[in-house]
Formats: sequence, structure tokens, C-alpha cells
Amino acid sequence: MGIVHLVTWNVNSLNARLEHVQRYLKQRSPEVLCLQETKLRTEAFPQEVLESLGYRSWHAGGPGRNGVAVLSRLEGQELFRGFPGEEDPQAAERILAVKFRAFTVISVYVPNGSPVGSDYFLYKLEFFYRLRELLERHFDPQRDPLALCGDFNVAPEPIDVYDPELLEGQICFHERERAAFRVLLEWGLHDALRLKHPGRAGLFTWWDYQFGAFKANRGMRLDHILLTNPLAQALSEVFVDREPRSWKKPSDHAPVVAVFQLPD
DNA sequence: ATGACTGGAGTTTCCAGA
Repeated sequence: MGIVHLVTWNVNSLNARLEHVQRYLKQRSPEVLCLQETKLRTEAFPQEVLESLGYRSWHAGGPGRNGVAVLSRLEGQELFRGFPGEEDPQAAERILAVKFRAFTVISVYVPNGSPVGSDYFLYKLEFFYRLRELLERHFDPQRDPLALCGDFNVAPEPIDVYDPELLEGQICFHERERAAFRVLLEWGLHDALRLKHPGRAGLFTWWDYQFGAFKANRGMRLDHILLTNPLAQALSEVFVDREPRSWKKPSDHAPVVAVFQLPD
């Protein structure tokens, strides 16, 4: 298998960001790119454009403003979308699992949940517990090589936000959200970035469009690549690819990249 | 520079995003 580059990127509309995605695929040629917030209906997904760049694609979209996708140069097949067996149209646009020969990838877009304390906030918290149950039913964290990638809309630790005192209790940095995220990890997932950069502050993946936030690096680490043991063992490098955030008309998120050295 | 968000829906303004 050799070296595999796995990327997750919330593009904030694939329609608005298609040129950026094309540029990214040409420049970086990752083996797998997980996208969130495609904001596209199934029939509007630009499959041919991506194919012309050598990428197969799987997309879970709909009429909503969500939408997740997996693009890959590798052969694969869809395992499931949403929470299997549950009637939840929103989740069906937020979870997509694709199985490749050497590993399985899930692209996930966790609900924002604002405002704090609302029904939507509770739905967000439940989303994490339901994700854990889904993993429990389908995977073994010690044996199955799985990467759960996406926009979790949670900064896990104080070092993951630019001002923890200011942001404490606000959306994406509320203790209940962080606790729900930990419950998910406790099933048996490793936060890839923290495996390689433990304790390092200022590594953000999202910056507000307003207030010159990116320039001042006032951001949050909301996008994560979570790995079961077999993939954690094969991990060689993890970084936030800040360059696309500096392009003209960018997404407000930057890609997160994990590099693996997989046995042949 | 006496200021400064974006995309989508649907219509010229509002909502959600985080």
C-alpha cells in the first residue's frame, strides 16, 4: 500500500469551492479526501469533474445545507450513510462510510448545535453518543483500521481555542460538548493530531471570516482525524494545511492531513 | 481607510454558520 495521505476539509459549499478543491487535488494528490458541507443535492454533485482528476467519489447530500463526501484515487465501496436503521434525514446528510481495501473512512459533519441549551444543542450532544453506538456495532477498535474524519464542531481542549476563558461555555467549546467528544474517543479512537503534536497550542482548523481572525490566528480546532489502533500505529505525520485558507474566497476551514505508512 | 463575513434561498433580506 505504501504511503497514504488522508485529508478532511469542510469546504463550506462545494459549489462555491469547486475550483479550490480541484486546485487542492492537483497540487497535493491525496489518496483520500473527506469533504463536509458540500451543500449539494445528489444530482448536483460534480462527479465527472472529479473523475477527470482521477478521483472516485461518494456523496451523501440532500435538500439541506449539509452534505458529506469521500473522494479517492483508490477503489472502495459505500458501507452506510447516516445512522443505519434510524429515521433521521439530517444525519443521512452528515455521515458517510466508505470501505477501502486497507482501511475504512467515515466522513462526518456534526451539527453546530447553536444556541447552547437549545433542542438543537441536545441533538448535537446525542449525535456523539449515537456515533459511539454506531462504531460499537460495526467496528472493533483494536482490530479494524478505521478513520473517523470530519468537522466535529468541538474544540476538545483549552489549547484548541485562541482564548479559552473568553470562549468557555460558548458553542463548540462548552464542557458538555467536550465531554460528549471524550465519550466518543473512549470507545477506542486516537486524536491523530495530538498523537504527533501533544500539548502544542495554536493549531487551529477554523477561523471566523470576520475580524481578521485568520491573519491573527484567532481560531479553533474543530476538524479532526480520529483513528483506531491499527491506523494510529501506521501514522507518520499530521498537520493542518493552512494554505487553502489563504486563497481568494476561501472556506472558513482548513484541511487536516494525516500521512500513513501502510504495509504492502 | 472614518471599514471590513459568507453561502444559499429566494428575492433585495434573512438565516445559519461557529
